[in-house]
Amino acid sequence: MDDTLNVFKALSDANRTRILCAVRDGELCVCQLIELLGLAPSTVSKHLSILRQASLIQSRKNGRWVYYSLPSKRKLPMLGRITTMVFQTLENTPEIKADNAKLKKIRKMDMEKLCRRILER
Amino acid sequence: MDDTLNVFKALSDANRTRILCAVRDGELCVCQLIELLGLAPSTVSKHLSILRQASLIQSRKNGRWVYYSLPSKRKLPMLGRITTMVFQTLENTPEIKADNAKLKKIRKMDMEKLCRRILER
DNA sequence: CCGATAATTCGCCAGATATAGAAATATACG
DNA sequence: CGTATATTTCTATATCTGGCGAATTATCGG
Repeated sequence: MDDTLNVFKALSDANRTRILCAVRDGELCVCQLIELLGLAPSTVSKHLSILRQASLIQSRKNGRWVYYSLPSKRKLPMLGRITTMVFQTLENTPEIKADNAKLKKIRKMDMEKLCRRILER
Repeated sequence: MDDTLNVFKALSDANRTRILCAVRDGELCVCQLIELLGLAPSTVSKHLSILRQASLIQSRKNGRWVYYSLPSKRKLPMLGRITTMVFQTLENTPEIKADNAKLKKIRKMDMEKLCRRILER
């Protein structure tokens, strides 16, 4: 029961559902998500950890960067179904549409420059 | 987006998911839910209001009693699907199984006596 | 109309949570 | 090896939430 509640808790924050929707079209590194959300690195990291603990996302480390994406395989079938439902329900909201537009730009940016820009603040 | 988040918020509390599962097999009045959860009337009432605002349950007033049940018709298709998912995921957990056993007894009890018992505390 | 009672709303408190900044960790690159 | 840097962990703080009891509302039965 706790596992299930943790999934709903993870999904009951706007920034976390935004992260989930953001990685729908492919993995993103933390600095890209920081840029998208406009939050402090530590805050974004915390949200990612909550989503990962709920098994809603997975992480992959490559050098200094950590990439987050949807899990390749899920233990609980409920997780895939609920993720699909979140996508279907939110994909037409103004918030997620705006995020998707911003993400197109972010994905085109040079990651080195992106990270430096964030640190300068 | 806020509507969706409110659904997940409503579902991210154990007592509220217990209420949702409890009314699966038919409507229940507030005093029956108070007896099931063992919480103060005001607390249960608050939980019910949160679930109702998320459109996860509906209420029907009959005299002094208010009965809560699953909505007969839903605007958002997501709500029916997520409710089904909650039932499927939780029906075999020890918490919900224990609740179902207790509910069998509660449904057999005389409501007048049940309400009086609660007030005496 | 009036006392009893089912339910809700209000006011308060303890514990949880989102956030930022500082410190720590890990890794790349010179 | 040592500096730079991407991310996480730790600490502090402000806000939110779940809980109860008291007050309020609505309805029944006399």
